Amino acid sequence: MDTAQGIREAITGALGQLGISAAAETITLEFPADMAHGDYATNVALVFAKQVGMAPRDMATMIVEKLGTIDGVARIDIAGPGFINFTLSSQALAISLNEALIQDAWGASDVCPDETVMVEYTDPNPFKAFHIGHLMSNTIGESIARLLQFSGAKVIRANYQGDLGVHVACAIWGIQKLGIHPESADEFGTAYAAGATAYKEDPVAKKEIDEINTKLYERSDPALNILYDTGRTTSLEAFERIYGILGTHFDHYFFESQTAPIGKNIVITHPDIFPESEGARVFKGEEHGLHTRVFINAKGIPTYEAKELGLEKLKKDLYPETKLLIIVTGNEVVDFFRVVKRALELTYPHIADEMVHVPHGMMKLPTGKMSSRTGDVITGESLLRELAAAAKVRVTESRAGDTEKLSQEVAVAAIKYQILKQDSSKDIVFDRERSLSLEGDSGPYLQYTYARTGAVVGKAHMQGIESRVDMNAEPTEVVRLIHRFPAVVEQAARDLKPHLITQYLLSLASAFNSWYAQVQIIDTSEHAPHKVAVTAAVNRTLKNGLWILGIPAPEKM
RNA sequence: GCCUCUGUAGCUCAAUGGAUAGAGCCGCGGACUUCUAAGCCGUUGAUGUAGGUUCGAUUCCUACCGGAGGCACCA
Repeated sequence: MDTAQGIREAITGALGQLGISAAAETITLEFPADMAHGDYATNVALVFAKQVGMAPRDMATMIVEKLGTIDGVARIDIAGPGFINFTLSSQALAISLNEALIQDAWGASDVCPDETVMVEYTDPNPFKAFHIGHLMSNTIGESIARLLQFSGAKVIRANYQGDLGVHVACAIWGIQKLGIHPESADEFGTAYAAGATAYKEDPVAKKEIDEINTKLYERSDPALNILYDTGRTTSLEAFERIYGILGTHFDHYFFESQTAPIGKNIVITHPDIFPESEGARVFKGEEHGLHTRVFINAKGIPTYEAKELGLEKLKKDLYPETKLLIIVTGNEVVDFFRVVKRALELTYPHIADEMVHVPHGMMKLPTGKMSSRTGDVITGESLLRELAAAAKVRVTESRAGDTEKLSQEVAVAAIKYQILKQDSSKDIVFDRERSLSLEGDSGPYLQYTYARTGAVVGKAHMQGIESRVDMNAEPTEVVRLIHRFPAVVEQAARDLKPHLITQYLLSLASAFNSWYAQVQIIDTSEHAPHKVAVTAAVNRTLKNGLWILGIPAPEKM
């Protein structure tokens, strides 16, 4: 039934006849970048030629002779140094096309059927700015969550927020000194920057901030508690507004105030693993090829390290059914996670086994790295606002009903696409001008194509032309690309790489737009129903693909 | 100093060890009395340097040069 599987098995058989044993799974079958090379290509002849002592092309010829006919394959060619290229039959491609037409969940894979996975991402800190770095974590994390969900997993979305620690004390100190109202989250960033600078440069301020920190841990100062509680709520509400715009909602919120005592307890109850050193409790990473880190400082306060241990323990206590605990964060913290994971392996190995850290690159400004300590940040809200304003200029001229809503959807698409178009492990140089661009290789381009396909299909149906796949129609590039979608989704889910989806959608949209410019879809010919079917299949594929990326798909633009 | 990541076109990014290294932006040129012009077509232009492994290297290894991040009481 599955053509790719059929090809694999046929190749295994052919190799067997030549005295070479290879499992079907180990045979690589890839989509050639150039469609002139067919729908699938394999390099088995190149790989095994040496083993048999033959020239690769001769080897390929022999394999092809043994292959015989394969269900769904119209043509087999040998090309280049010895590639074997498979061109699918019109019928095989039409079957995919039809699936795209009738299946709501077209493209869904079963990489992780019914498994429960927790994805932790975004992780902003109350009392600090929600900046474009958090936007990046949120965008990548949400997309990974959806990728797994679309692959059959039950996903628990988690957000871990640092509501306790020196950074909070810095912000509180700043709020007090600057006389900021705890009800206005807008100024928390400024307060934090002031506090953080003072903490570093002014010994008196440092002492005051450390005292605030201790009091907050102990909750021993009622006036401070009120300020803290109000500010915390204000901060969290501000975050929630952004999540609403971004289309994320979390199933569980973890806080450092919860994980601190748990983590501290883990450290204290394992004195052999976390020995005392210079008044602090540390983990000697050198013994494991890593570096030493402090888990409880000399004042008895658990650090981020201990809290992280507590967090993972808490996750597993609350959700024992998980198979995977994915954590999406910036890559500045990779070494930290290596140490913590090792420490967890020694204390709770079954939890450590599930822990997967997915680091992503940093969002940098053309001027360099952002720093919330100096206040040199672009906040998520201001960026979204600017983008929406830029989008609105276009939107008002268009057919959209709710221009406010559409402007925002276009803004979200623009920023998310910029983040998801590249391998997430790399840094992104954030260019304001570029992200404001709504053309070309961009989120709005995909949205526009989606809206366009919807409009054409709608118009066709209105004129009484139904979508109907013609099994014998000559396959176009668009149809060949549609066939690839499920495999692309599967690959992206396995590798946790959303950008594979982005790249694919761009090529699909581009192929469609190109086709659209050449062909009249709605006409009076007998081919019209098939062309409408192709358009509808593109529509469905873009819809599902955009959903995975967490990019809204407006019906009209 | 040690560790990790990274270097592809003027810019921002692609390319499970494979075929002629792909897009978009910018620039220049073009088509259209047509279903959404946020669109389409054409065009210039690139693998940091030096070795090695391989039938084949942007990809793997070594060295060097450049960039980013991390390395004890921050997160």
